[in-house]
Amino acid sequence: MDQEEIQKGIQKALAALGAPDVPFVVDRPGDFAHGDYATNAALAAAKHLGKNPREVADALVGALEGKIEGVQKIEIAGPGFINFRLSRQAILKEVQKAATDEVWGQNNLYKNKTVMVEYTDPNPFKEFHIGHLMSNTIGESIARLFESSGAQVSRANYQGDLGVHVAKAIWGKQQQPDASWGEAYVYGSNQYETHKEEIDELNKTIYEKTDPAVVALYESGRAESLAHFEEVYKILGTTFAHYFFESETGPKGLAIVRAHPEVFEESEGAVVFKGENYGLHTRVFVNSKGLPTYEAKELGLVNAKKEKGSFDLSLTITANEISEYFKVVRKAAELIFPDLDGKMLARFHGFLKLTTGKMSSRKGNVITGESLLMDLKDAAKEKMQGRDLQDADTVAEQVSVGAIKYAVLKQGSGKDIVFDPEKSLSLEGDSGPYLQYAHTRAASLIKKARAAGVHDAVESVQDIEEFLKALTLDRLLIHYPAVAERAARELEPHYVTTYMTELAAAFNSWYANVRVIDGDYPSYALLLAEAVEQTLGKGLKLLGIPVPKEM
RNA sequence: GCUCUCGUAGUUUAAUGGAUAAAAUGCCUCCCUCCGAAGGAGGCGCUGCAGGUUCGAUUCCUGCCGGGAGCACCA
Repeated sequence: MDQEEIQKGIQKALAALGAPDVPFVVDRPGDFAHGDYATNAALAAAKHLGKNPREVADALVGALEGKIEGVQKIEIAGPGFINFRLSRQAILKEVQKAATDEVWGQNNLYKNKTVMVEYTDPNPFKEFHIGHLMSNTIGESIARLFESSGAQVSRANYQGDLGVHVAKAIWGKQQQPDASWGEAYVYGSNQYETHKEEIDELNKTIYEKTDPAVVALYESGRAESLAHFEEVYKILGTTFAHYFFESETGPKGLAIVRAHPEVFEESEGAVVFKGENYGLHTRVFVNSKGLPTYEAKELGLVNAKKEKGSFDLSLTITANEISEYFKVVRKAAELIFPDLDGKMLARFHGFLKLTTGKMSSRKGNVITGESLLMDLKDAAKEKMQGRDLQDADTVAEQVSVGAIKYAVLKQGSGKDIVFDPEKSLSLEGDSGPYLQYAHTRAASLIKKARAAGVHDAVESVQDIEEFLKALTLDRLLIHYPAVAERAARELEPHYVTTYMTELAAAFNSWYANVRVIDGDYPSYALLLAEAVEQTLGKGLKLLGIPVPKEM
């Protein structure tokens, strides 16, 4: 790859100048008018060398001129940026890779690493809510980024199948046998204040399994709930390898806490971890009733994960509000399992807020993840009226999933998201469907071009230069692998989203300006269309956004 | 009160300490005898405030102002 060549070349040249360890970057300039790659190396090294940046830049250019394959021109600009322009042949080579190479965009960042990614984490007996949708979207994309970077990934889902919420749902079901589990939970939850003792008692009964009727209700509700989640995962495109449950992690966590008195201490009848010793807060791991809290259960979870096989990295995708607790749990876990030191990572996401009240759920006023998806799907169908599609239902579903995933993945993680369902379905500009549309369009174009007899032999390089005078689609295209690698390194899918939107826009613009089938350079145009189709397709997969065959 | 986090066009979001702060949406103009108009072309409009570090700050540091989350037996 040209970028690596440039990187290495600069490294060598800097070392020769006496600044071997200065950090610098090679990336694409804001404007392709400057070139295909740019570096701040001269600026970064200037101070260290006690020279002015232009001098250093001159020296670097002198050392690099003509030495890097594929680089046609090197220029100094502004305060001391060095811009590299690739030759037309070099770009053509990359575009051909984009069009045909199976591993285009993949890298070896996590080669031979084993990674477990835990995400989604809904609770049986409760609704699959919007937070779960966010966790799933981010987690799935990160899992795919890892895979695309050579890691062995196992997807894990941790679900709370015990606790007061379960008692609320079962109590609700007892009162209203005809209600769905989601409704039963809402009912029980609303009545909790007035029937607290009753429901707490039921909770104990559930734990101790003393009442066969309750056990039967519990088992059927749990199974129904989990089966239902599977349908949602299928729509979202996730397949989990491991399912963990609080019913297992609770007892295990309790045992772990009991077995490590050197880590924990008694306080006010509870067992706590004094986080202050590590700049953190004190957290309760076992409450005064002797029951494990979230924190102890997490220890049980860590242990359960270890039992599935060793890993180099364990990543948890969860909400912002958990972040402080997670730090405490991680510290405690590292004290108990020294081999885990540095291997536990977390990514936190914010809330998803809806801008409009119009998308109210069909049941009550709770907007669940599912109802949001269903409403989006209906809206997508509405938009597709009058189209002649083979499988409109599937397409509507793919579009709805694309719309919501895009909204989650278009920004850096950790921030709250304001989601406007109507805008996301307007299918204009910045949206999942915009990417899907561009991909579908490229695929359609390729099919028609091939049917019309456009062949693969690319026209001469000089002709292409003329043809492309003002178009930069190919220059943008070749940066995809670098974008995917950065996203994987930082575990930030939004770099891919941003790039994809840019690429789709560049393609649409190109498409409006150029004739492929009966144009002057049909073969190169076809190659470009194929490269775009491949790249958009691979990028959508990285994001976990479905790729419709038609729309 | 303490800790964490975030303040960028009217709105939703980008921008590894770098070049003229970038898109989308919105509003105003245009473009289908033409491979998909869910599209394209053009115009209008932005870094909360005050200092500091730096050749250079949306980015790093300090203070202030303003959102959000958390701060012992829920998860």
